[in-house]
Amino acid sequence: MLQTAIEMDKAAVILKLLGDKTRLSMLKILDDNDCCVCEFVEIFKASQPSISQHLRKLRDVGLVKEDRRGQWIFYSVNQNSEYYPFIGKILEQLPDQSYKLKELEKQGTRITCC
Amino acid sequence: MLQTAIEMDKAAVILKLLGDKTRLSMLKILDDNDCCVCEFVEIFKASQPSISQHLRKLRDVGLVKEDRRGQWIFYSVNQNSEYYPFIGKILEQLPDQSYKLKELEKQGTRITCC
DNA sequence: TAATTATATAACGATTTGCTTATATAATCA
DNA sequence: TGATTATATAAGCAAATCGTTATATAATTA
Repeated sequence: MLQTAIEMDKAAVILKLLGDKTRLSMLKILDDNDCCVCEFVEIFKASQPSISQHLRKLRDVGLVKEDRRGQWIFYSVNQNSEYYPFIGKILEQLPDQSYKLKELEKQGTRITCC
Repeated sequence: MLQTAIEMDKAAVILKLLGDKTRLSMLKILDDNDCCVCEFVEIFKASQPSISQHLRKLRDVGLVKEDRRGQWIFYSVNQNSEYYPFIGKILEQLPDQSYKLKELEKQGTRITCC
Protein backbone atom coordinates (compact mmCIF):
# COMPACT_ATOMS: atom_id res chain seq x y z
CA MET A 1 0.00 0.00 0.00
CA LEU A 2 1.43 3.33 -0.97
CA GLN A 3 -0.03 5.63 1.60
CA THR A 4 -0.68 4.89 5.24
CA ALA A 5 -3.96 3.05 5.62
CA ILE A 6 -6.81 4.82 7.32
CA GLU A 7 -7.78 3.33 10.67
CA MET A 8 -10.68 0.90 10.52
CA ASP A 9 -12.81 2.80 13.04
CA LYS A 10 -12.31 6.11 11.32
CA ALA A 11 -12.99 4.60 7.92
CA ALA A 12 -16.32 3.25 9.15
CA VAL A 13 -17.32 6.67 10.48
CA ILE A 14 -16.49 8.34 7.18
CA LEU A 15 -18.24 5.67 5.12
CA LYS A 16 -21.36 5.97 7.22
CA LEU A 17 -21.37 9.70 6.49
CA LEU A 18 -21.01 9.02 2.78
CA GLY A 19 -23.76 6.43 3.01
CA ASP A 20 -26.43 9.02 2.42
CA LYS A 21 -27.48 9.95 -1.08
CA THR A 22 -27.63 13.67 -0.40
CA ARG A 23 -24.28 13.92 1.37
CA LEU A 24 -22.58 11.68 -1.18
CA SER A 25 -23.85 13.80 -4.07
CA MET A 26 -22.86 16.96 -2.23
CA LEU A 27 -19.31 15.77 -1.87
CA LYS A 28 -19.11 14.73 -5.49
CA ILE A 29 -20.31 18.18 -6.54
CA LEU A 30 -18.01 19.95 -4.08
CA ASP A 31 -15.05 17.98 -5.33
CA ASP A 32 -15.20 20.07 -8.51
CA ASN A 33 -16.95 23.28 -7.44
CA ASP A 34 -17.53 25.53 -4.49
CA CYS A 35 -21.21 25.70 -3.70
CA CYS A 36 -23.43 27.61 -1.34
CA VAL A 37 -26.29 26.33 0.75
CA CYS A 38 -29.06 27.82 -1.36
CA GLU A 39 -27.71 26.06 -4.44
CA PHE A 40 -27.93 22.72 -2.70
CA VAL A 41 -31.46 23.54 -1.59
CA GLU A 42 -32.33 24.04 -5.25
CA ILE A 43 -30.40 21.03 -6.53
CA PHE A 44 -31.80 18.54 -4.06
CA LYS A 45 -35.26 20.10 -3.73
CA ALA A 46 -34.74 19.86 0.01
CA SER A 47 -35.43 22.23 2.87
CA GLN A 48 -32.77 24.68 3.96
CA PRO A 49 -32.39 23.21 7.47
CA SER A 50 -32.05 19.74 6.03
CA ILE A 51 -29.22 20.85 3.75
CA SER A 52 -27.57 22.79 6.57
CA GLN A 53 -27.64 19.76 8.80
CA HIS A 54 -26.04 17.54 6.18
CA LEU A 55 -23.31 20.09 5.61
CA ARG A 56 -22.71 20.35 9.33
CA LYS A 57 -22.06 16.63 9.58
CA LEU A 58 -19.56 16.80 6.77
CA ARG A 59 -17.92 19.82 8.37
CA ASP A 60 -17.80 18.24 11.82
CA VAL A 61 -15.44 15.56 10.57
CA GLY A 62 -13.48 18.08 8.51
CA LEU A 63 -14.44 16.78 5.07
CA VAL A 64 -15.68 20.18 3.94
CA LYS A 65 -14.91 23.73 4.96
CA GLU A 66 -16.95 26.88 4.81
CA ASP A 67 -16.06 30.31 3.55
CA ARG A 68 -18.37 33.24 4.01
CA ARG A 69 -18.65 35.59 1.04
CA GLY A 70 -20.93 38.42 2.01
CA GLN A 71 -24.38 37.09 2.54
CA TRP A 72 -23.53 33.61 1.37
CA ILE A 73 -21.53 30.80 2.83
CA PHE A 74 -19.68 28.71 0.30
CA TYR A 75 -18.66 25.19 1.02
CA SER A 76 -15.77 23.34 -0.53
CA VAL A 77 -13.99 20.05 -0.05
CA ASN A 78 -11.21 20.31 2.49
CA GLN A 79 -8.27 18.90 0.60
CA ASN A 80 -6.17 19.05 3.75
CA SER A 81 -8.39 16.58 5.52
CA GLU A 82 -6.63 13.42 6.58
CA TYR A 83 -9.54 11.63 4.91
CA TYR A 84 -9.27 13.36 1.58
CA PRO A 85 -7.20 10.65 -0.11
CA PHE A 86 -9.63 8.04 1.16
CA ILE A 87 -12.79 9.72 -0.09
CA GLY A 88 -11.08 10.81 -3.29
CA LYS A 89 -10.83 7.18 -4.39
CA ILE A 90 -14.53 6.80 -3.74
CA LEU A 91 -15.66 10.00 -5.40
CA GLU A 92 -13.73 9.28 -8.57
CA GLN A 93 -15.85 6.18 -9.08
CA LEU A 94 -19.10 8.14 -9.00
CA PRO A 95 -20.87 9.58 -12.03
CA ASP A 96 -20.16 13.21 -12.77
CA GLN A 97 -22.76 15.56 -11.29
CA SER A 98 -21.76 18.78 -12.98
CA TYR A 99 -24.95 18.69 -15.03
CA LYS A 100 -26.79 19.65 -11.86
CA LEU A 101 -24.93 22.94 -11.65
CA LYS A 102 -25.44 23.47 -15.38
CA GLU A 103 -29.16 23.10 -14.83
CA LEU A 104 -29.03 25.78 -12.17
CA GLU A 105 -27.23 28.06 -14.57
CA LYS A 106 -29.82 27.41 -17.26
CA GLN A 107 -32.59 28.26 -14.80
CA GLY A 108 -30.68 31.34 -13.78
CA THR A 109 -30.85 30.10 -10.22
CA ARG A 110 -27.15 29.96 -9.85
CA ILE A 111 -26.43 33.52 -10.85
CA THR A 112 -29.43 35.04 -9.15
CA CYS A 113 -28.61 33.40 -5.89
CA CYS A 114 -24.86 33.36 -5.75
CA MET B 1 -13.17 7.18 -15.97
CA LEU B 2 -12.17 3.72 -17.07
CA GLN B 3 -15.07 1.64 -15.92
CA THR B 4 -18.72 2.60 -15.86
CA ALA B 5 -19.49 4.65 -12.80
CA ILE B 6 -21.71 3.13 -10.15
CA GLU B 7 -25.08 4.86 -9.81
CA MET B 8 -25.25 7.44 -7.07
CA ASP B 9 -28.18 5.81 -5.27
CA LYS B 10 -26.62 2.38 -5.32
CA ALA B 11 -23.28 3.76 -4.16
CA ALA B 12 -24.96 5.38 -1.15
CA VAL B 13 -26.64 2.10 -0.21
CA ILE B 14 -23.36 0.22 -0.41
CA LEU B 15 -21.45 2.86 1.52
CA LYS B 16 -24.04 2.85 4.28
CA LEU B 17 -23.55 -0.89 4.58
CA LEU B 18 -19.78 -0.43 4.79
CA GLY B 19 -20.28 2.32 7.34
CA ASP B 20 -20.30 -0.12 10.19
CA LYS B 21 -17.07 -1.16 11.87
CA THR B 22 -18.01 -4.82 12.09
CA ARG B 23 -19.22 -5.17 8.50
CA LEU B 24 -16.30 -3.19 7.14
CA SER B 25 -13.78 -5.37 8.97
CA MET B 26 -15.65 -8.48 7.86
CA LEU B 27 -15.37 -7.50 4.23
CA LYS B 28 -11.70 -6.68 4.59
CA ILE B 29 -11.06 -10.09 6.11
CA LEU B 30 -13.23 -11.86 3.54
CA ASP B 31 -11.39 -10.15 0.72
CA ASP B 32 -8.42 -12.39 1.52
CA ASN B 33 -9.96 -15.42 3.24
CA ASP B 34 -13.09 -17.48 3.45
CA CYS B 35 -14.47 -17.37 6.93
CA CYS B 36 -17.27 -19.02 8.85
CA VAL B 37 -19.72 -17.45 11.25
CA CYS B 38 -18.19 -18.86 14.40
CA GLU B 39 -14.84 -17.35 13.51
CA PHE B 40 -16.37 -13.92 13.24
CA VAL B 41 -18.09 -14.45 16.57
CA GLU B 42 -14.67 -15.10 18.08
CA ILE B 43 -12.89 -12.27 16.23
CA PHE B 44 -15.41 -9.57 17.06
CA LYS B 45 -16.40 -10.89 20.50
CA ALA B 46 -19.98 -10.50 19.35
CA SER B 47 -23.05 -12.66 19.68
CA GLN B 48 -23.86 -15.22 17.01
CA PRO B 49 -27.16 -13.58 15.99
CA SER B 50 -25.46 -10.23 15.68
CA ILE B 51 -22.82 -11.64 13.35
CA SER B 52 -25.45 -13.54 11.37
CA GLN B 53 -27.48 -10.40 10.88
CA HIS B 54 -24.48 -8.43 9.64
CA LEU B 55 -23.64 -11.18 7.17
CA ARG B 56 -27.21 -11.27 5.98
CA LYS B 57 -27.13 -7.61 5.10
CA LEU B 58 -23.96 -8.07 3.10
CA ARG B 59 -25.45 -11.09 1.39
CA ASP B 60 -28.75 -9.35 0.62
CA VAL B 61 -26.97 -6.89 -1.64
CA GLY B 62 -24.78 -9.62 -3.10
CA LEU B 63 -21.47 -8.45 -1.64
CA VAL B 64 -20.77 -11.82 -0.07
CA LYS B 65 -21.86 -15.35 -0.80
CA GLU B 66 -22.22 -18.38 1.38
CA ASP B 67 -21.06 -21.90 0.93
CA ARG B 68 -22.08 -24.67 3.28
CA ARG B 69 -19.36 -27.15 4.17
CA GLY B 70 -20.90 -29.77 6.40
CA GLN B 71 -21.88 -28.18 9.65
CA TRP B 72 -20.36 -24.84 8.82
CA ILE B 73 -21.28 -22.08 6.46
CA PHE B 74 -18.35 -20.26 4.94
CA TYR B 75 -18.68 -16.77 3.62
CA SER B 76 -16.58 -15.20 0.93
CA VAL B 77 -16.55 -12.00 -1.08
CA ASN B 78 -18.63 -12.31 -4.22
CA GLN B 79 -16.20 -11.17 -6.88
CA ASN B 80 -18.97 -11.28 -9.47
CA SER B 81 -20.94 -8.58 -7.69
CA GLU B 82 -21.49 -5.48 -9.78
CA TYR B 83 -20.19 -3.61 -6.71
CA TYR B 84 -16.98 -5.53 -6.33
CA PRO B 85 -14.81 -3.04 -8.24
CA PHE B 86 -16.29 -0.23 -6.19
CA ILE B 87 -15.68 -1.77 -2.79
CA GLY B 88 -12.32 -3.12 -3.89
CA LYS B 89 -10.96 0.42 -4.14
CA ILE B 90 -12.19 1.05 -0.63
CA LEU B 91 -10.94 -2.15 0.92
CA GLU B 92 -7.46 -1.72 -0.51
CA GLN B 93 -7.10 1.46 1.51
CA LEU B 94 -7.83 -0.27 4.82
CA PRO B 95 -5.21 -1.76 7.13
CA ASP B 96 -4.61 -5.45 6.72
CA GLN B 97 -6.63 -7.56 9.17
CA SER B 98 -5.00 -10.92 8.63
CA TYR B 99 -3.48 -10.76 12.11
CA LYS B 100 -6.96 -11.42 13.45
CA LEU B 101 -7.09 -14.80 11.77
CA LYS B 102 -3.53 -15.49 12.90
CA GLU B 103 -4.63 -14.86 16.46
CA LEU B 104 -7.41 -17.39 16.04
CA GLU B 105 -4.89 -19.91 14.78
CA LYS B 106 -2.62 -19.25 17.75
CA GLN B 107 -5.55 -19.78 20.12
CA GLY B 108 -6.43 -22.92 18.25
CA THR B 109 -9.90 -21.47 17.76
CA ARG B 110 -9.65 -21.57 14.05
CA ILE B 111 -8.80 -25.20 13.73
CA THR B 112 -11.09 -26.40 16.51
CA CYS B 113 -14.04 -24.67 15.07
CA CYS B 114 -13.56 -24.88 11.37
C1' DT C 1 -32.27 -41.79 17.60
C1' DA C 2 -31.09 -38.27 21.07
C1' DA C 3 -27.82 -34.71 22.17
C1' DT C 4 -24.79 -31.34 20.42
C1' DT C 5 -23.03 -27.82 17.35
C1' DA C 6 -23.52 -24.19 13.86
C1' DT C 7 -26.42 -21.08 11.92
C1' DA C 8 -30.71 -18.32 10.82
C1' DT C 9 -34.58 -15.78 12.00
C1' DA C 10 -38.19 -13.40 14.68
C1' DA C 11 -39.62 -10.23 18.13
C1' DC C 12 -38.56 -6.55 20.99
C1' DG C 13 -36.30 -2.37 22.97
C1' DA C 14 -32.85 1.32 22.99
C1' DT C 15 -30.42 4.38 20.17
C1' DT C 16 -29.57 6.92 16.06
C1' DT C 17 -30.91 9.26 12.07
C1' DG C 18 -33.13 12.54 9.13
C1' DC C 19 -36.78 15.25 8.43
C1' DT C 20 -40.00 19.10 9.95
C1' DT C 21 -41.24 23.46 12.27
C1' DA C 22 -39.83 27.31 14.82
C1' DT C 23 -36.51 30.53 15.92
C1' DA C 24 -31.92 32.94 16.09
C1' DT C 25 -28.08 35.29 13.80
C1' DA C 26 -25.62 37.75 10.27
C1' DA C 27 -25.25 40.38 6.12
C1' DT C 28 -27.44 43.35 2.73
C1' DC C 29 -30.64 46.57 0.84
C1' DA C 30 -34.18 50.25 0.61
C1' DT D 1 -32.87 51.82 10.73
C1' DG D 2 -36.26 48.37 9.34
C1' DA D 3 -37.11 44.72 5.98
C1' DT D 4 -35.22 41.06 3.43
C1' DT D 5 -32.16 37.24 2.41
C1' DA D 6 -29.04 33.46 3.67
C1' DT D 7 -27.79 30.44 7.03
C1' DA D 8 -27.57 27.87 11.58
C1' DT D 9 -29.53 25.66 15.33
C1' DA D 10 -32.89 23.62 18.55
C1' DA D 11 -36.78 20.71 19.56
C1' DG D 12 -39.75 17.13 18.37
C1' DC D 13 -41.24 13.08 15.80
C1' DA D 14 -41.20 8.97 12.70
C1' DA D 15 -38.41 5.61 10.68
C1' DA D 16 -34.28 2.97 10.54
C1' DT D 17 -30.66 0.50 12.91
C1' DC D 18 -28.43 -2.64 15.97
C1' DG D 19 -28.17 -5.34 19.72
C1' DT D 20 -30.55 -8.78 22.77
C1' DT D 21 -33.27 -12.99 23.94
C1' DA D 22 -35.84 -16.79 22.32
C1' DT D 23 -36.58 -20.16 19.06
C1' DA D 24 -36.17 -22.83 14.64
C1' DT D 25 -33.46 -25.54 11.35
C1' DA D 26 -29.71 -28.36 9.64
C1' DA D 27 -25.74 -31.19 10.13
C1' DT D 28 -22.96 -34.12 13.13
C1' DT D 29 -21.86 -37.17 16.76
C1' DA D 30 -22.53 -40.48 20.56
